[in-house]
Amino acid sequence: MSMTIDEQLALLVRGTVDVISKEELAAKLQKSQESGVPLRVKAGFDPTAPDLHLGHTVLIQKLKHFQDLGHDVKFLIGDFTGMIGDPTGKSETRKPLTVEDVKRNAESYKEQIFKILDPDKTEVVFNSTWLEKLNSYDFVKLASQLTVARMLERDDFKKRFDNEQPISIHEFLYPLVQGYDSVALKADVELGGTDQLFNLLMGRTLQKSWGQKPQVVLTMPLLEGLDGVNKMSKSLGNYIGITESANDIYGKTLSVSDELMFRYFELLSDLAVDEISDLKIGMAEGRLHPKKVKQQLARELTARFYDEQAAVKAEDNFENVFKKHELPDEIPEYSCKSDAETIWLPKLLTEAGLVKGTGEARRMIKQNAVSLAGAKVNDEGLEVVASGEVLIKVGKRRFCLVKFC
RNA sequence: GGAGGGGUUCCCGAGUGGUCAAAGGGAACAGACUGUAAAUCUGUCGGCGUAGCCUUCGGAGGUUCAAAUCCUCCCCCCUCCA
Repeated sequence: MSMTIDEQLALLVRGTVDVISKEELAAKLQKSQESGVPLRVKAGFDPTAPDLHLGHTVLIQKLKHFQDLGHDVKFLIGDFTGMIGDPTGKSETRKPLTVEDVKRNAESYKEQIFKILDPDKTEVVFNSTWLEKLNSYDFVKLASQLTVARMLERDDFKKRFDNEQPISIHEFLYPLVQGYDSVALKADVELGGTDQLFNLLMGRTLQKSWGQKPQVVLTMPLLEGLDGVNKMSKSLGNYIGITESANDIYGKTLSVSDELMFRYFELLSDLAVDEISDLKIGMAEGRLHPKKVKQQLARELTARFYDEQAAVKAEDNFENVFKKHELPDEIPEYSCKSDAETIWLPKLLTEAGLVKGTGEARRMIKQNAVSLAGAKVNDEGLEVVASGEVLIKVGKRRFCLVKFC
């Protein structure tokens, strides 16, 4: 397939927030085409979280676009940078990862990203490879490239500084080191979330200091999490993981708010821009029911990581459980070994992992949230006969089939 | 190095000797209503077979019948000056 430079550019720029700069990108594409040397496209990832979620896929899809045009992806795992710690200020002390941890996480990354990326055009690299070789002199040299004032330009540093929150000196190293990664990789292009803009630009600054041509920087929007407020992240628990079950991907998508739904359409869907606005208009005019529209999104996303069939099945399951109040197609089981004839219900709920403790169990019962074999329970002192099996439901979505033995 | 401010339960934040498991808000969870949307209303929201007891207010000691609150030492954060 041969596309003109302009067509390539249009594909690559679609959905981005910042492109620094478009002219440079065009020039690099041109040069690559003429020389036949693919561009080196870098994106960095944290070594800790092997659970990729939809938020990550926004970026990974863009990497895919580059691959489709014949370029090489350097999938960088920040095993060294990860030890410096998260500079967002939210993080507490992070447990240092062992070499084995990093390896395991890297394997897990591969499994997941190759659902989207082409393994032949992807090189997984670790920044400890070159960063561990730097000595104290190198680090001082690195640090001398920037002033504190410039560091404080970074939004989250500035905010924390203004709010009297701590900033450790070592956090200043994070952008420097990330920028140095670009030097080491001789990156032509780097992708990141909008929150990474500062760090990405640092790459340009440092590359110039090292006599390289500065990389082109592309930022992708951050995807909001299920709460619609914070960015999607594993630690906030507001994410849809790409390895989650079809039922979960479907169900979680359907639980997002209407407003957020269109954000997801824009950032995640393959639909053309005008198709999306048609949906929006249809909904505003009352022709389309919001739930129907959301179902379409949920099916598309589910099918992306499974297939069409699985998506339809997930939809059926969802309707059964939440609309018709029937049982899900898969119910976790718990085998209860009991010598006694009966077992106190709150105890059982705790053992089966449905609640955190008997206190919560009693509360749930009081709040009318617990049912045994379809019948609501309102006696918190209830003793369950320990024989056969019984289906327990707590709240709307916690199910467990308890088998006594 | 000097001066001052601060560290409270998941988060923010009240609380300066007993009435404090600690106000209020947010988050979360449950119920009602729904489209497992939003909004709204109600309830719960440290642990415990619930009865009082246990563990919690940066850490360690101490004073007291009684400490988140008072004293001592220590740790950490912030601001200003040098």
